[in-house]
Amino acid sequence: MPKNKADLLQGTLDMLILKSLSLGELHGYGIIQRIRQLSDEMLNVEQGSLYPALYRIEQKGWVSARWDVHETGREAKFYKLTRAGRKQLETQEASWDRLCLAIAKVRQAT
Amino acid sequence: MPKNKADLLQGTLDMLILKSLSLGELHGYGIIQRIRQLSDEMLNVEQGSLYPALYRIEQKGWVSARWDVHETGREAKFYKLTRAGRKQLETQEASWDRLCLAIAKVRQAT
DNA sequence: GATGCATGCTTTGACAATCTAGGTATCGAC
DNA sequence: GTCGATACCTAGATTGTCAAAGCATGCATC
Repeated sequence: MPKNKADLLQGTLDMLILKSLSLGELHGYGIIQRIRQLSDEMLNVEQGSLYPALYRIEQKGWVSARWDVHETGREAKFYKLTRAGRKQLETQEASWDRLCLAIAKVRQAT
Repeated sequence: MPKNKADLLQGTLDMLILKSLSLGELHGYGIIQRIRQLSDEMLNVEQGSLYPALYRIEQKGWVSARWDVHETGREAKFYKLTRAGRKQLETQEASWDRLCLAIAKVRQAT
């Protein structure tokens, strides 16, 4: 069974979570779906990766969480980007760009 | 002291090493310098990261090593890309491209 | 009303890669 | 003879991710 879904690189998950929350409040399970959908099924975040990451991110104050009931009548924990989280997203995007650039430079060497 | 040198993402180091060896045989210390130089000082590989990585890569048969003396009269261990290593480099570059693409897709969402 | 599936959250343990920090040794310059 | 650059190696800690469980709910289907 060929796996074509790429494993995440360490450090990219936070950015992806923050980014998907920047589009609006969302609960954990929804974050996974949103990332999968936005990436055209290329990125698949495991639950066992997501929830610890969310906890970590919440501790750092980048997101705030609250329990709520959504339209389907089910309870879920909704996460929302904080001001600090938005700033952090920018930082992480910038350093991702820097890394991509640096790697591109190495790769283009002949 | 602000650090502007990015930490590597896990999984990228192998590619960088293989790439720098694809330009010609080189010893460990030289690999670090070559990566730093090619990336315009943006990437700084620690020795404590490089040597274990080289060992790992050699075990996998992607590089071959031999001790030799270079022009300065000093001994060093020279690494050379094998055929399998060249193939592996292609694979890793392809999956890096895929990841970049996937992340770009997520990021461009509004 | 039982069964199964998608949804939803959590925890555990293993694993892999990197970093920090230390060590050894040689060489040339001062 | 001391110092910095070169050159290699290792140990330990940390970190992030994953695989694999478990638990619960709602809904459809039989």
